[in-house]
Amino acid sequence: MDGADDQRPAIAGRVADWYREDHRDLPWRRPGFTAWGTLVSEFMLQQTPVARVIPRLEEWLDRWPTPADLAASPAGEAVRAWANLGYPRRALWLHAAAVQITERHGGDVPRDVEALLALTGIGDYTARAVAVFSFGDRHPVVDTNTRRVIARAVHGQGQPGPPHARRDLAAMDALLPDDDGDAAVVNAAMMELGAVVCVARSPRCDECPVAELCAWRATGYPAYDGPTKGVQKAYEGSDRHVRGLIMRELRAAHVPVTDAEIASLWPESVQRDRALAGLLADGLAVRSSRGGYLLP
DNA sequence: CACACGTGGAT
DNA sequence: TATCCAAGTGT
Repeated sequence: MDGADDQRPAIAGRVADWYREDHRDLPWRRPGFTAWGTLVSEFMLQQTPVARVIPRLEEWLDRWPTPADLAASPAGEAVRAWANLGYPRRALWLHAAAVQITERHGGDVPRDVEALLALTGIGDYTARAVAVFSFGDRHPVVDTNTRRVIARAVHGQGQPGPPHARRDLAAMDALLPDDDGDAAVVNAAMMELGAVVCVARSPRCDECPVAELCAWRATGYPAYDGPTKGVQKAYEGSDRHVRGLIMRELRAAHVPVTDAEIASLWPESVQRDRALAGLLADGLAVRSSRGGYLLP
């Protein structure tokens, strides 16, 4: 992967050309979409598919068009509006970030990666996604899509290994052209390629703009032999499941949910109590002064 | 660093 | 039906 046979510039160039030719028309790619809109969309897109995010995003931005608008609402309203996007703590984090933006940055989403990283719920991916896609600065943006495309096209492996921030950022950075705008396109294009062509299950290599440059394809699609991801635990009957049932009840309620109502949601008291205690500890639920439980 | 954290669609 | 997967982050 060094010297004259480095295919990375060619890969980046072709993926960028492919993206410029055509790509999905997504709300956050509209001209004039605000930095706040980008930030909200990135929070929602953390582990939730694009198709489920779009309607919620529109509602959210209609209701809270600026960070200050969200900061002025109770955190529980953010959790309620989050609806069934999943991982409701993200709604809490987004609300906290809105408060921090209002307090620290005069209500304007910061441009610096360091300042973005200091906000609750923003990590390596989201900080750089905002800096690049909203502000146009040059940073590597690494998500599950780019990790997979790099693993295949550059490293010849069917799947990316376990995430390693330092290494992953460097690998993406090595694909970026010098120009800020061109680099932003490569970031977006690598994500798009991973999302619609170089997908996890059945990659559509016949439609891939870098098929002839792909190291994985060139070596006959060798089976992945690296470290495997841990086995995903069953959702049915898990603590997550019980937490989800309780949160659904809290979102629907506009008066305190009683212990009896909570008890009706899950038969095993030990697990039920553990789930509720976890939600209280996470700040997703609070005890009402009248008894019962409410969103914060 | 491995794990916990929701939810629903696809295979 | 069971499993995989989805624009990750915090601990």
